[in-house]
Amino acid sequence: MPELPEVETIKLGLQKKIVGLTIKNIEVLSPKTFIGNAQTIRGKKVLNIWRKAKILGIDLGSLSLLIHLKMTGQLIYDDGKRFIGGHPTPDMRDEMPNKTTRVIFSFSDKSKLYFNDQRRFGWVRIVKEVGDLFKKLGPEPLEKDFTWQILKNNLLKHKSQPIKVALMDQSVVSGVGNIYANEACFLAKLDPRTKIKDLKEEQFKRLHKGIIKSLQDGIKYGGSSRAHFVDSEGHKGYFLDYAFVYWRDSKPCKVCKTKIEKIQLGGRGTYFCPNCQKAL
DNA sequence: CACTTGACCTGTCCGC
DNA sequence: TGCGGACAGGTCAAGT
Repeated sequence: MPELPEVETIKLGLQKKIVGLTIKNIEVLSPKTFIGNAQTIRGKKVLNIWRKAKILGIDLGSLSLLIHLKMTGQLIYDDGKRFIGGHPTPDMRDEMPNKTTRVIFSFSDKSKLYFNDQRRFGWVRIVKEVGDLFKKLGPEPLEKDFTWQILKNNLLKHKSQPIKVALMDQSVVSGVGNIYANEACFLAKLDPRTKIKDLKEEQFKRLHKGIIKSLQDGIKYGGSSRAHFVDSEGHKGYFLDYAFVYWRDSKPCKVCKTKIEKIQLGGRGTYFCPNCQKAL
């Protein structure tokens, strides 16, 4: 799933729900999903939830839990209180656990956090130090020290790559995946196939703005749900209603009505408006 | 070196 | 209805 806005959405949800709770039990239903000895976090208290790139971190003091949702991961929290004072509202949590549930965290107040992952690409791991995994990650695009010059410098390490492929490289900028790379190219009015070496200063600036805007909108609308993504309450995000190009193959461009085209770039579906997004 | 393809998994959708 | 292939929010490793 999950690119930066989706992981951020989950982070914001979990911050309100599980910070301060104590982990009482961990059930690992899919051994390859969990790296480390799950029982070592029993009794630990959740101090904070954070995000770096597409990785979610749960601060347990002496240890941290890192979670990557890859393509189909979900983190759904069930406070177990829906039956108090009336009828439960139907929602995704009613079906927890389901056949994609890989890890279940139980807290001392009886609430539970479910890690679901249809394709099992995602992982949960316990680490003492957070460092190593992050060494190759580029800057956080929503931090204010992410300038267009930094973006330009990082992109220029991939001179002969198409813009869209370079944007998805996590060492260039953290957290941009297929959806938001497509959207950023649209907002920058650049053909996604354009090679980095052909970009001029003005275009690096537009790309910089496009990345930030698309990610901010992604967060604003609660993320993108094509098939799998849901937030920590099991609700879908609706950014795709506002997306200009992603998953809009052969639909009219929202700006000029030209048909959106779909091609393959770097092995991934790539969507663009051939009229709004000009090659140089 | 840079770039592409395959692998990791499971599910769905589409054409024959 | 069944079967095969393509494809899906990501990231590595291996191959060319």
